[in-house]
Order: sequence, then C-alpha cells, then structure tokens
Amino acid sequence: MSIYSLNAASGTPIYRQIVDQTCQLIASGQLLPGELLPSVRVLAGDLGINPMTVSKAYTLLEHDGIVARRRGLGMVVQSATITPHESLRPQTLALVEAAKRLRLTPEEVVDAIHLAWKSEGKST
Amino acid sequence: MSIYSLNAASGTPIYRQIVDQTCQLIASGQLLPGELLPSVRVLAGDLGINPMTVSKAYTLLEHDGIVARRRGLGMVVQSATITPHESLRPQTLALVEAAKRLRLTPEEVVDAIHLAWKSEGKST
Amino acid sequence: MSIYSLNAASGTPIYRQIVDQTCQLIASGQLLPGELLPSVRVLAGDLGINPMTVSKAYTLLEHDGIVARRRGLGMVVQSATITPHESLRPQTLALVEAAKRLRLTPEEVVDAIHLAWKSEGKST
Amino acid sequence: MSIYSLNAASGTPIYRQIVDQTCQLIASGQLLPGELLPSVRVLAGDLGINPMTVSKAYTLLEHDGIVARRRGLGMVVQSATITPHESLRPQTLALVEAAKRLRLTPEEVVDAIHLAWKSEGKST
DNA sequence: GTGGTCTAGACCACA
DNA sequence: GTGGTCTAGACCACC
Repeated sequence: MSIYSLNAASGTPIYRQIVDQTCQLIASGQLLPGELLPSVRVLAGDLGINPMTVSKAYTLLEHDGIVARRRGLGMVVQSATITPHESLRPQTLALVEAAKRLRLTPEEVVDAIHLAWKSEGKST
Repeated sequence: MSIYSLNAASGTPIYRQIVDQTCQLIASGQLLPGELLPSVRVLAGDLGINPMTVSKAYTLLEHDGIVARRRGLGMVVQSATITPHESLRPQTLALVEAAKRLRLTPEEVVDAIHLAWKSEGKST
Repeated sequence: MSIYSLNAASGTPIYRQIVDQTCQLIASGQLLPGELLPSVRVLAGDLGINPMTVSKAYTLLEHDGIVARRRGLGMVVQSATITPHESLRPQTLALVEAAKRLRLTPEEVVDAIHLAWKSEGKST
Repeated sequence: MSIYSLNAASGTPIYRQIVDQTCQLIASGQLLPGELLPSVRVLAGDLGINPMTVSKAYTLLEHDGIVARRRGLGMVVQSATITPHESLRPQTLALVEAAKRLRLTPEEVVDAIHLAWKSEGKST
C-alpha cells in the first residue's frame, strides 16, 4: 500500500488528490526536503492509474515550486514553505463559510468536528 | 442584492452553489416551508447568470424533494427534512480527513476554526 | 490559415509554442482583453493537432493568469499585463549571453539582427 | 572554476550546453586548434555532473568533426570551421522571429539588445 | 532507469 | 456548444 490514498468516488480529480496529498505529506514532514518522490511509473503502478495522471500532478507541483525536476533522476522535494496550518486553510474556510450561512455558532461547529473525528477510521 | 452569494472563482459549479445555499437557507430557517423561491428568470437576472443554470439547480432540488413545482406559481419549499448539522457534514468530513493526513490534533483544528471564524467578514 | 504558426521541426514542444504565441498575440494587441480564444477543438482542427495538446496550452495560460475560464463558454483573455518588450526578454537575453561568450561587440550583434531580419520571410 | 558555465535551471540540457559553449570557445579563439579539452573525468568533477553527460557532449563534438579523439591523450580541437557569426544564428533567428510576431520594428529590437547588454553582468 | 510529449478516443461536467 | 479528465500506448530526451 502507498502513502497516498485515492478516493475515486470523490468528485475531485485524481491528479488533484495527488497534488494535495503531496503538499500535505511535505507540510507534515512525512516527505522531507531533498527526498525523491516515487517515480511516475512506480506511483502509477501502486495506485493502479495511468502514468500520465501522475505526471500531470507532478508537473503541477513543479510549476508551483513544491518539487523540482532532476533530469534523469526524478522529482525532489524542495524546502517546505507551507505549514500544516496554511495547508488546511481551504477546508477550514469552506466549513466556516457554510456554518455561517447556516447561522450556527462556533461551538456547534466544534462539536461537529469532534463527532466526525471519532466516527472516522482511526488515524495512523 | 440577493440572499444568494455566488463565487465564480471557486471551483464549485454555479448550479451546485445554488443547490447548496438553498438547502442551507432552508435548514437554517431563512426559507420556510410553503414559501416561494424566486422565479428562474428573476434569480438568473439578479445573479447575472444563465437561466438554464438556475433551472438546472431547481430541477435538482425538486428531484431531491426539497422543493415542489406548483404550476403557474413557481417552486415552493417543502417541509425541512435536513438539519443544519447534516447539511454541514461534507465540509466537516473534508476538514477532518485532511487534518488527519496532516497529523494534526483535534485541538489544533479547533483553533484553526476559531481563527478563521474571526478573520472572515462578520456574519449576520 | 490560423493566426498561429507552428514549427514541428523546432525542438520546442507544440503546447509551448501555443502558449508563447498567445502571449505574444496579447502583448502586441492582436488579441484583446475580453476576447475569446479559439475553442480547443477548433484550434486543434486548424493546426492539425490533438485537442489535448491545445488544452494543455490553455491550462497553462490559465494557470499563469493570462486567460480565464468561462464555464461552458471558453477561455477569455485577461487584461494584458505584459508589454511586447518584456515578452521578448528571454530571446534577447539568450542572444546577448551567447554573443558575450563569443566576445562579439554589440555592433556585430546588431548587424546580425538586421541581416536576419531581411533574409527571413517578410513580416505581415 | 571552469571556463564553462552551466545553468541547471535553464531548459537546455546539460550536454547541449557543453557542446554549444565548446563551439563558442573555439569560434572566439579561446580554444585554439590542437589544444586539448579537459578530460571527461576532470570536467565532470569540475562541473559536478555525471561523467556520462560530458562523454555524450564530447561524442557529439567528435561526430561533428569539431574535436578529434587522440588515443591516450584526450580530445584535441580541430581547425575552427565555424565563424562566430554562424555560431550565433539560432539565437538571432529566434529573436527576429519572435519580434516579427510581436510586430516590433528592427530599431526596437536593437534597443532591447543594448539594454540587455548593459543590464547583464559584465562579460569576460 | 528517469520524466516529457503527443496521439486517439471515450466519457463527464458545465452553460 | 464549451473545457476537463482519464486511459492506453508510442516515441523521445536525459542521466
């Protein structure tokens, strides 16, 4: 099994899931600067998807300066510039925005978080 | 200005934003059962979007039994079947899932929520 | 014939040529802000290439904020932020750098420019 | 430090940079016919790159008759067959072509050249 | 071995 | 109609 966990059912495209999870793995220190990402073909094989899909994700990561191409070697992680907190912002904002539209209080949202935390499969 | 607030920049499609926000307006009691939704034409005009897009959203809402078509009248809100809590589940799950991948603790997430709550434009 | 002119023999990938030329067309005012780019399928047909190649170019242009996606409509040109001069910088630098390595004088380079200008097919 | 100056960030492959710069060094008289090129091992060490990459560049240079292999000695420079002007052609053409697409005048291009010449780090 | 490019064709989502 | 995603497979460039 891979460090990546894809969710085919989710609406978000596969290549985007790879980009996001890679960012998160770097932000949380599970991928260190200088380390090599799994090769396109290997990751594609592991995840059972087309190499081009992985390649697209890697290209985006490179474009954003998250990783760098080393010709003939692979993709290496650049120095981490994102903190776990920043990495979580989009999801946080989405939740808060929706909660406000629902006229909920912060406390109600926090309750919902704790509930979801337990009900979901244990974390690693 | 409308009770709806669309975000063209966001990735979520317009029709989906209308569906979601309508559900949230009902769940939070800002739209009451029996009340009439704005007509397709009016809402499209207000939001500056294609009427077909509004129509698609309304069709979905009807399909889910959230509103009903009254010939010659428009769309009326059915009795609220969803609680605010349920309505918030997708966003909650997304947050928790991402946080676990980042190896954060529930407390850190709660902090992030409180922070985002304040930093965002004051709610009503 | 299209406003684009591809050079299959050149080493630069097709999608890159489309990106570059689009930037140049905008910089020179041949494509105006608000204007729609040719649709992926149309341009692909005109140039005799695969739609995905055009799509890749358009995606890059969007990522760089040069054009914006209008869902269901196409790609529209954003306000031009690049001047013709800036747009020419990479090529200018490459020339100057090489000329310095060859220990040529600026005058010799200017001569070469004038020569190449005439020998090439007349400009539009 | 070496007479070669590689740019890993640039898109052009390393072996190509070596080939090009060698040609330019010969064309400008900084490498004279009969002179020995640095050995593959030494150059690779100096530049901090893979010896295979240097070897590939040398093989190309030999194939083009620019240098010759002398068993037990190394690669010696042949009589210069290329003039500095010819050596500059690709970059010149690229500039002119782009400028025409931007509908600039030769004078504007010359201005850009002079500007870039000064703004760049002093040569030699 | 590494990643990059391109093709052909299918299917989806959006307006 | 628009663009987006994914697949399968070929070929190239680089180290």
